[in-house]
Amino acid sequence: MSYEDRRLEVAKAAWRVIAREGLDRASMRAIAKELGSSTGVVTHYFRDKEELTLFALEQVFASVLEDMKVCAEGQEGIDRLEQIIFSALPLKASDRDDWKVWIAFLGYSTGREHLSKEHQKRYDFLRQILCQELADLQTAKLIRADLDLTLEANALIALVDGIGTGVVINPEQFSAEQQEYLVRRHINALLVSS
Amino acid sequence: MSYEDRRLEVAKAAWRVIAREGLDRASMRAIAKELGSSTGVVTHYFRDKEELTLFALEQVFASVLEDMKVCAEGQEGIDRLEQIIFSALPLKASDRDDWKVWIAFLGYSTGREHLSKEHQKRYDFLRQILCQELADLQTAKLIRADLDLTLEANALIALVDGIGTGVVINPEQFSAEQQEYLVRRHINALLVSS
DNA sequence: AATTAAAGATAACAACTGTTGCTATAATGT
DNA sequence: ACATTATAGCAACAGTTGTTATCTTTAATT
Repeated sequence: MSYEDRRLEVAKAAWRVIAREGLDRASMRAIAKELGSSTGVVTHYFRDKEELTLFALEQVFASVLEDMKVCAEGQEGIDRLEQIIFSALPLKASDRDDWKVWIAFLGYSTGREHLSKEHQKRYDFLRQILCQELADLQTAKLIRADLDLTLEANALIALVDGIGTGVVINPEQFSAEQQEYLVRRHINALLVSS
Repeated sequence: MSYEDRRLEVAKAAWRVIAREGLDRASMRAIAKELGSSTGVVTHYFRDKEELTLFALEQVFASVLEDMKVCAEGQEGIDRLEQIIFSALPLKASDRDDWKVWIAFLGYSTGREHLSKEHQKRYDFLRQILCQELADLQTAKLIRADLDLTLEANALIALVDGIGTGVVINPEQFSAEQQEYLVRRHINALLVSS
């Protein structure tokens, strides 16, 4: 097993502990125990705890982006936007752990300037993607021309975030069908009146 | 100063530390320092840290409910629902601290069963309020009769949560006008087609 | 004024934290 | 075969944590 693969295994162990017990309880020793090794392994692959946890978060983000890419491929028009949004939602039970980790870091950004900046960068990136998608739809005259695309991108992110937090708090709050219904209805309000 | 007032002062100090430095950095000593006293005062008014922090969170929730009550008074119809939702949004800069505290606790609910249950109870309460409001609007034939009110209440909560988290991450993401616009547009989709 | 209780301060406790340095072992290249 | 390096284990470190007990000070009540 390569260095990068082993590094990923350590990060996955950290991810599991964070998702199961919370970020504050994800100590080096707890992560090492989850990995089935000593803390020596953890410190060997990561300079310090921050590097490890941020890397674990980065994996979550990268995973979402990858899912978006796959879901968008081959799709066009409104369907494409829908699929992109769907890929970020906690439709399956297995998606909830990613959301737990994500929200755990959101809470930790308070009073931590660099972590807050990291979050802003990620949201900026998502906004950029959505703005591009919306611009394409606008060019194709599928959504209204008078829309503020930045605002609409932020609104879509907020919708996803709201559903995500809701599901983390109460997994049965939104079924997969309900999540998709709400997103479709939101997007429908952007369509050109025909 | 009465016992309860002093107790509230301790809780407010805790609230300030949590909003400024995050929940994990809100140690007993940090809270006592913020209060300008020793940790003896803190332990004198609260059995342990959990009782203190949960009380501080309860104050935030109670404050939101009070604001809702005030904003709803005298209002009727769609305006009333709008005002209720508006009162929970971070329209003013001062509202952001409440949201920081709220989100900090959301992150901490992972792996803590009792804290998770507390959150669920609060969201249940909010949903109940919104369901009642929606039911009244349905009776008045102002919103569509075929709506799933529980789903719509959850959707409104998700919308507010999404905007709240967005503002916590980036305060300039949504202006007050944009927040109100998004809520109005969301509610507009519920109206009876006239 | 004496007594009693509340309010607050201080220090010590054990548990836990991230980090670091020192080992030993396995793998790899020379 | 030897040396070098990566991998892993282990223990000790200094600091911080929540909690508790003990002490002093202040206030109130009799």
